[in-house]
Amino acid sequence: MTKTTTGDQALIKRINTAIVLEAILKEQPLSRAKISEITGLNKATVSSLVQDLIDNQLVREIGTGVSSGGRKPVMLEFIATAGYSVGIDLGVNYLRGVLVDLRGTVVAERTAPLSAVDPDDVFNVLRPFIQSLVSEAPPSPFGVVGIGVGVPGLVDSSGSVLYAPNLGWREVPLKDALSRTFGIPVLIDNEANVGAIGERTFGSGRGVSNMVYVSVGIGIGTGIILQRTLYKGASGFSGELGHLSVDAHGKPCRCGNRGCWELYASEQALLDQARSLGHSGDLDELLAAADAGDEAVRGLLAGIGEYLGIGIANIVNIFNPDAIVIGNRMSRAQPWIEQAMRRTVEERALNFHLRGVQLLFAELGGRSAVMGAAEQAVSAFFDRLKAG
Amino acid sequence: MTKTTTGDQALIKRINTAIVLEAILKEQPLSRAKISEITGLNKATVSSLVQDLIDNQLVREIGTGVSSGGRKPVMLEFIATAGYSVGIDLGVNYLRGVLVDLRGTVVAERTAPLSAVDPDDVFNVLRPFIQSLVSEAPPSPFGVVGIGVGVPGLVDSSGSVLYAPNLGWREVPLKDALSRTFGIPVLIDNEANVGAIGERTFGSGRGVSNMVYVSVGIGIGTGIILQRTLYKGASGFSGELGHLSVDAHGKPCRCGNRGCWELYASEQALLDQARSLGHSGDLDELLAAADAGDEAVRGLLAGIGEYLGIGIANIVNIFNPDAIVIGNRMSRAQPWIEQAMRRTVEERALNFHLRGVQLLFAELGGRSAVMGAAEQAVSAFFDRLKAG
DNA sequence: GTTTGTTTGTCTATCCAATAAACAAAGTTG
DNA sequence: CAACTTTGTTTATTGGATAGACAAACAAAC
Repeated sequence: MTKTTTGDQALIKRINTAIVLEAILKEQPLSRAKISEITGLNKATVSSLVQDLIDNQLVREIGTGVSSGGRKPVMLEFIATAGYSVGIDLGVNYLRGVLVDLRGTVVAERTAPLSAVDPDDVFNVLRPFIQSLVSEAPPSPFGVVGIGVGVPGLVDSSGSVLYAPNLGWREVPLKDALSRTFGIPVLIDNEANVGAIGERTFGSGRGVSNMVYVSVGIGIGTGIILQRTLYKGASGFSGELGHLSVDAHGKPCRCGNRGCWELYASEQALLDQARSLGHSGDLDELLAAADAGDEAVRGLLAGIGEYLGIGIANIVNIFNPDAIVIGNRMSRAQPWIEQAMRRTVEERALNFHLRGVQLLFAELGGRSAVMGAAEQAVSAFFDRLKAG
Repeated sequence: MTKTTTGDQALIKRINTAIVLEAILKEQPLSRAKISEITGLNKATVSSLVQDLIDNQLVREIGTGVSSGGRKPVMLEFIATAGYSVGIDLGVNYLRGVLVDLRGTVVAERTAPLSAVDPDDVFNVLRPFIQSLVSEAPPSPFGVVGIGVGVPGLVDSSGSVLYAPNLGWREVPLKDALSRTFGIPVLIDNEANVGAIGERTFGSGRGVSNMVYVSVGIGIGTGIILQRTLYKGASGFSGELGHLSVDAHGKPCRCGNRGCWELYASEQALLDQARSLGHSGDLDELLAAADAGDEAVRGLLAGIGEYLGIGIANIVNIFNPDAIVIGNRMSRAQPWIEQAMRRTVEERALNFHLRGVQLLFAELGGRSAVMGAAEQAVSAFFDRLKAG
């Protein structure tokens, strides 16, 4: 049951402080007078709230701006380096991590191979990996405000990895383990969910309200952002669109269903088809072959594009989103899959919905997830500020 | 661009008034002291807000309650008859209308056949139909506060019917026409959307947060309620799950796609299959035949149930909802389709998602849409109260 | 009947955030 | 320099929530 927040003056102040801070984040550098103008808040109110933000080391004055016929304005900016956040992408065979400031500027970045899969072994690699990023954070008022982690599996609301087939994990209390070690807030979420956040905040989905991020790797995962918020279903895990059936009588899937989308449009599907053609290489080798003019491989990739389009047409009809972003490894095949994909979506999706939707590829490349994970930790920090 | 609402004391009062009113609606009859206790608001605050509600004729005192060892409480109740609302279900060949009070109690109800399909002809039937319901409203402080209409087609945010294939309508400004005539707020929405609202407010989905209402009639429409709110996509129309493809290489659909769910699981699908078996009757006749022991018809119905299950399994995987409610005409076939439907969903949906979901049939029968339409008008009235 | 303690709902004084208006400071323009 | 603009602070006021005091009304125990 959600506790109903009653209204009092503290609530007002939190609301208005958030409005002021958001204005500074979005339009900086800007003056108090300008904030008053764009937010509709009284000048005196803005002055008072800005003073609080300055006292809290979140905002600073950076000198005067140019006059427009009167007294020069005192320009304000958000102190992005007031705190830092760590983002981790825990892959099946790699680790990727970033240290970012509160605006998402990357301060440090690391990658490492990951051969272990046993949870304890992974912890023993992960802990020093995170520690090294934390120790790179410059001195700052708030320090490292949180750690966000994206994992390839189902995560419950307590931050436990319920099920991660490609790691062989079940019920691994990752959040507990990390927050005990580091003593700062830890946020765990599915790789596709944090990827969606990453692309929406820093990548091709910037500013969009309703977006579906399709993470095409070995399988297909999806992160669904509705009304600017990550959608999670009743039990806290949604977005299993990889197991949307696109062929009711198709191949059986290990999930129990038949004809799941990811059986036809994932990297695994591509590799399986390639193997039956005699290619035994990985995705990179296939892309190289396509670049070199191998028509058979190009045909396979176009086929993947078509099946991606089939599922995406369904997503368009279901959610009528502003944008769909294709990410993860398969986005590297963009030149070979995009045309078939677009054509298929245009053929199959409803016209009314098609009109408003953008079909995009991830801008952040392999960094969608890691940036989104870091952003999750930052936004949890801001939420704490507002609540406290 | 959404205008950011800044916080001031009027906002506090609106928030708290809404909290108090909601407490009364949910727990009535109850005393001021009890309201203070369950909302966390100060007794004095509650007294003041209740007085405003009494002055506004929304709440009244109904005498004293039983003492629990001290002064007897003065019990309060919501004045459900402070206003009324009209709900209309505009079907392909029928009109159904209700007049309800602010709590949704039906005061008057009408149905009428509808042979016309030309918009102007429909208006000429619809206007006196609504007028007769409006004139049944008893005298009340607020009178008839609004008219809600559900239509079998796509509706845009301005209340125009963009496209209603079974009526042959395109770009019909229904809301404009009705609000000009009656001079009160009119809300138009898709039949499945208002049906979803109806079942969530008064029917089998009462109190649920995430629910998908599947309206199975000639076609399949869906109303998606997420976080207690009707989800509309970027362009304002979502929920076209009838055109979710469940067979990528299946029958071509008039929407341009292939293998759309409604080609296999709708009333139309059933009738088509029945015709190829030599049955020429409508749904009622088929149900009668099934009741009478016709094994062939029972087999057809079970087949529809299975295909419903295939689509519902997809919906479960997509949204991970608390409940799925099957409504509209086909819900009458519940005895013949339910078993196959449940079995298919259990076979195909992901276990993690299956655990929390309820599979339900509409409680309101043919009144889901009309009650939801009326409720939309009521809740718009409450929104106006809060805003003003 | 009397006493005691409880419950209800109002009243009063106080607090606090936002606001309008006045104002001082710092600028531009002619 | 005079007149006007713009910025940002100060001051007095408004309005809603709150704690605590309070009176009225009541049950239960004696």
